[in-house]
Amino acid sequence: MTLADDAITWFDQNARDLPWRQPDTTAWGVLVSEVMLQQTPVVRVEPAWRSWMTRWPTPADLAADPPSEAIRMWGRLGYPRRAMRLHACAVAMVERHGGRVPSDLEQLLALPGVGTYTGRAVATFAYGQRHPVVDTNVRRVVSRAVEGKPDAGPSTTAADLVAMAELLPEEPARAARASIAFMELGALVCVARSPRCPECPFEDVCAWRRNGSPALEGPSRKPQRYAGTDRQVRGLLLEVLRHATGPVPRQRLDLVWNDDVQRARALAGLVEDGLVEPLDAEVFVLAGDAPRVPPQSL
DNA sequence: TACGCGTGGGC
DNA sequence: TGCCCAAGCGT
Repeated sequence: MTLADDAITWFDQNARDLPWRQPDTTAWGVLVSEVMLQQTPVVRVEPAWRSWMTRWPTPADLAADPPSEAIRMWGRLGYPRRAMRLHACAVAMVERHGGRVPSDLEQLLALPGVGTYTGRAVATFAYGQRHPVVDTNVRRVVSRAVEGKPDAGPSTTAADLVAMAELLPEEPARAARASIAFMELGALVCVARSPRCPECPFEDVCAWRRNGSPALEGPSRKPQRYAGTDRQVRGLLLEVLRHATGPVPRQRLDLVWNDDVQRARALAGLVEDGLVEPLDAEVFVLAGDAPRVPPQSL
C-alpha cells in the first residue's frame, strides 16, 4: 500500500461533507470555493459560498453585475481584493472562453486571482485531470510524513510540486482523490499545532514520528500583525463603503481612524487597488457603484 | 524572495 | 487587541 492508497482509504471514511464536493458542483462552483478558501477557514466560507452560487450560478451572471456587488457579497471573508479578482476572472472568462471555466491549466493560470494552487485545484477537482495540487496542508503532510521535517516552507516551490507528483497514482481520477485526501489530512489530523497522530493513517510510516517528532528549531515565520496596520484601516474604510447605499463623503470616512496620514494612505491604496472609486476629491463609492449617467436626451 | 493584503477563532 | 493560524495571489 502506498501513502496515496492509505490517504484515500482514510478520506473515504473521514471526509467532511462540504457543498462544493457534491458531484453536481460546476467548475464555476469549484473555482469560487477555491478562491474563497484562500486564507479563509472552511466554516466561514460555507455560507458565503452558498449565497454566492445562488446569486451568481454562472460566470456570466457575475460578470453582468458591477464589482461593487461582488465586494458586498464577499462580506467579511477578508482580503476583498479576492472578490475584485473573482469578478475580473468572470469577465475574462466571458470574453475569452464563452463564459465557461477553461479546463486547460495554462488558460486557468492566465485568469485573475488564479495562481499555482487554484489553477491546479480547478483542473484537478473540477475536470479530473492529473496534476499535483499543493497547498499549505499538503506541504505540511509531505514534509512530515516523507521528509521527516516538523513543517514545510512558507510557500509552494517547484520541488514541492515534484515531490507530490511522485506520490500520485497514475489514474487521473484516483490522483485527484489522493490530492484532496492529503489536503483533508492536513486540515483535520496533521494540523500545524498539536497534530492528532493516533488518528493518522500514516502513523506507522511517518518519517517525522520515526525521528521522534522534533520541534521546529528557529522562529518559524514572521508574526503577522494586524492592529494598527494599514490593513486594519482599509478594512474599516471598506466596511463603511460596503454598507453605504449611495456615495460616501470623505467626512464619513474620517470617522473610522484618527491618524490622517495613515487613513489617507489606506484610502489611496484602496483606490489604487481598484476597490474604491473617487467620484471627486471628496466623495467615494465602491468600484462600479458610480451613479449611471443616463444618455443625453434631447 | 519577501512583502502586503482582512478577518476571526483557538489557546 | 497577545500569538498563531487559516485550501494564496500579485508584485
